[in-house]
Amino acid sequence: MLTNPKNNDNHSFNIDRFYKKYLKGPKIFKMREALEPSYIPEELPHRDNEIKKIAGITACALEGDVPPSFLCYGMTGTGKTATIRYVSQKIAQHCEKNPPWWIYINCNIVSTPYRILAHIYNTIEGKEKIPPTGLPKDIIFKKLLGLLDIRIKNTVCFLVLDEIDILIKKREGNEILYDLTRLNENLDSCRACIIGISNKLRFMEYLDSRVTSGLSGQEPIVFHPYNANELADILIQRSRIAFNENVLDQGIIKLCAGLAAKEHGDARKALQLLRKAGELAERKQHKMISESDITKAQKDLEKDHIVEYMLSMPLQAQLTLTAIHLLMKYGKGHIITSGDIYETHSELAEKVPGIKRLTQRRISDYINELSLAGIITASTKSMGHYGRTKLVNFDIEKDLVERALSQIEKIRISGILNHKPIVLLTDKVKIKNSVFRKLI
DNA sequence: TATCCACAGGAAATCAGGGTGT
DNA sequence: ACACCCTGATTTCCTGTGGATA
Repeated sequence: MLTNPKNNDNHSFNIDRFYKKYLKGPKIFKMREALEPSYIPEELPHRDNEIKKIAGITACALEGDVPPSFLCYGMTGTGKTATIRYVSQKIAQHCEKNPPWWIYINCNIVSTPYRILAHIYNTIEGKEKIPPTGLPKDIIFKKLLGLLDIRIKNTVCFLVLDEIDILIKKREGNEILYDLTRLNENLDSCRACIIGISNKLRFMEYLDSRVTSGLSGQEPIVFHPYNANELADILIQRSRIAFNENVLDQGIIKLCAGLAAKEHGDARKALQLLRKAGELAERKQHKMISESDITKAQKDLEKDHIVEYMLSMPLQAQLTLTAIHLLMKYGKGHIITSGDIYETHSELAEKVPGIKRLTQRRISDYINELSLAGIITASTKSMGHYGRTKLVNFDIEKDLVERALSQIEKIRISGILNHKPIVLLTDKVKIKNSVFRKLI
């Protein structure tokens, strides 16, 4: 973009002065990282029971014996991953020779059997020896067995599968878990222990019986949500590390903890809230975090999260969302069905270069995804003789959707944000709508 | 009470785009 | 150059379904 020389006059934003002022201004943070989810503190408050259980199961690794595989359940932000990492640090401290290996796999990111095997291999090897695609799976399995036998002698290799439920949902998920549970049978000296972490309590139902026997010999460890008092303790502990003295009082911590407790006791959210509030205060050059910073932070976080999600969706999903948005914008009081969304998406696809029309089946999946993300609500309803369909509505502010969509270059440039869906003009839809309104 | 609409949603196949070793 | 592999997105094919209506 070209800069206008006139902008360099005295009225423009002076970045040098801003930075100087910023450096001189009050400092809120001492160590921002302490509020990050990846930070593992010296002590984990209110997780003694879980630590005790995991320590009990894994203790034999200190002597080189292989602990049984086990599972950890709990909602997001209940400290599952943090507890595992905490225990792993402690084991390492108490193991003088041959400390166990810990390999963390987030099944949300490393989501295919091939990539899981490749990830384990590359982590142990310390470099990208296995390419991201191309080789047959069984070759990698054999390579991995060889590597485990050579590199990890007489010790234990912990494979921590975070968000394991995502893996199970896929058809090949059970297969790779079965392969992993059988690693030991094929290994001469190294032994692997699988730790599955899940926030879906019912995912065991989808497990193959061959896998269940290998994974659930141990009682699963259940992480209960934190209550407001427990969250407050966590926040006090972290804020002592993260913030300078006298930047926040007890009331702020209580407010933060209370807000997060409402969200099923999510500690991650509570910490995020505190961090965001700190950033807002620092930006305003305030000496302390105020209540209004917390409320603003909460609103911002929700919006940030949703907008970020919308911007990161594949273009076809964004187009599906645009279709819903336009139906809402131009069809005042119109009842939106999956059929309308499909029609409108097809109209839009014609207008955006490089975009193909999709089938109803695919659009139906996108609607489900948007609903799962909390952007829309979609409820299946039977209209009797008028068939069965999904009724769709927005779950978030409409302005937010328009703002996010207008940030997407392809959508903005093609000008579809002002396109009036043709489907709204058809008689069929008008009749359908009047009938539907009576039925609802 | 059988029919029939307009889809829902599972399973498998296909396709394009990336890669491999020989 | 070739056969072969993996992945993610999508299509194809399919069976299922709630309830107003004829």
